[in-house]
Amino acid sequence: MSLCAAVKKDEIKNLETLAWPTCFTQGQAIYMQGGPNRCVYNVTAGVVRLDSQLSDGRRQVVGFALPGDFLGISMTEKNAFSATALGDVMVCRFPREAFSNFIHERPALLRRIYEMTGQELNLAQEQMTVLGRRTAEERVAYFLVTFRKRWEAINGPALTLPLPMTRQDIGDYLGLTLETASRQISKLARDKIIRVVSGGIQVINENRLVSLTEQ
Amino acid sequence: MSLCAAVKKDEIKNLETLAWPTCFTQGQAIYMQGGPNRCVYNVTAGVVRLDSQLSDGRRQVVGFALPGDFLGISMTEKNAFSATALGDVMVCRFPREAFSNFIHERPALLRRIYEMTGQELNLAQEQMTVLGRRTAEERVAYFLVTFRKRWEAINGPALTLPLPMTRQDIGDYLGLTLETASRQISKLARDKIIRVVSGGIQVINENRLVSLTEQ
DNA sequence: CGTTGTATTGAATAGTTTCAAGGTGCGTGG
DNA sequence: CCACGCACCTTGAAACTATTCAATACAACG
Repeated sequence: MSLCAAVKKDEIKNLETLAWPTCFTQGQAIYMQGGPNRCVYNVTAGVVRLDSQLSDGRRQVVGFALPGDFLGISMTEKNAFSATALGDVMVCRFPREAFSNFIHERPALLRRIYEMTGQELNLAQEQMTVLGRRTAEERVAYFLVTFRKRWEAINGPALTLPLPMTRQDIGDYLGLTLETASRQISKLARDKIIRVVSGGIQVINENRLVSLTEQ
Repeated sequence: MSLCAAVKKDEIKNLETLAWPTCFTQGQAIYMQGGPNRCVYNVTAGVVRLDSQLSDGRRQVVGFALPGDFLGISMTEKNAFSATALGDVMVCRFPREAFSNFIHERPALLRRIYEMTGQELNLAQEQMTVLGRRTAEERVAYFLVTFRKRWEAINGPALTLPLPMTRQDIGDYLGLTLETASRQISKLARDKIIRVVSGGIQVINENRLVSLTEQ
């Protein structure tokens, strides 16, 4: 999406000749932590979980990628994280070398991707504040607000916000146990701020939800 | 440092004509969160604290910059964080526009900075794992090991590792209170893994310290 | 030599985790 | 079509870790 805005129309064709559209289903690994970092991916449909595993089994979910997001643009030898499809996912896959050469011949495009990386860095640092300094309730509210915002930027406003990730995934994203994540979601529902529905939630009182993230 | 390796020698002069060397002393703000993002800085001496403030007074220290590190390279309108000198600090200050134009005329340099941003992103995501999934003791050990490694990469091996930041800063970096940070440092000293000295620490048993960060 | 900012330590408290049990939804195979 | 298994979710009670509140110690500095 936003990437293509930086590419001249006649260059889009060239970029597309580099791409291999690929599909994944629920739970399939797009790439693995520690594996060789050979490709760059652009998500075109579905939700992708990014996580890193500690040796003793503890896990940190680093983020959830939505359509338009790039995976694996950092130029490291090995993947720092695993990327896993949550439900059906489509990606465009670019061989790293070809992608790298392509963007480095096009300063405007490189600049655009550079800026996107900077934004991702800002997001990561915001996430630090969430993990380091917020209560369980604030973390869950923050997750729902930011995921919903991103979701609606892509799919438009909707009554129900789908949550294709498990409570375990949400907990591992927010630095909480799955039980604590579940309890806080239940609490938001008990307080009539959200409604829990199958496979997602509905936001009943947006103002109160947002206010929990801002205090 | 690492930046200059990417610049041809005759171009270094040009880059230097853009730079304003500037000094700061203990506690001075290099730039403020929310202020206009007008300059890029390269630290040449001292330690800089990067932090973001929540409206209710809670604070997250996002990192500590050492000589060679860049500040403010992400291309946002406003600063996401404040940068504060911990002791005497020297920086090279580049007007954003001039710096931006300069690097975008030099693909090799842009690529280098792009890669540095990618590394910073990886660091930020490692930090998430620390904040989300590690105990107080592991966090403090992690901080001491990584800060020491960076310090010694610049200054060479040394008996005493200076810690120019306060316990409050360390706590706010690790998502702990200053008391918990202090207690864990005391515990490491009691266990004869480190020694606490004025303005810093000495590592007595490096293996045990590192093993606390890896489990 | 008192003042100020920083650090250490103790005791009580609060919030999250752990452990455990039970519930729900869904796909599969009898 | 229903029963079963499986994965996920919810909820409760006990345990634990880090926080809060408070007192004291220490170091730097005018």
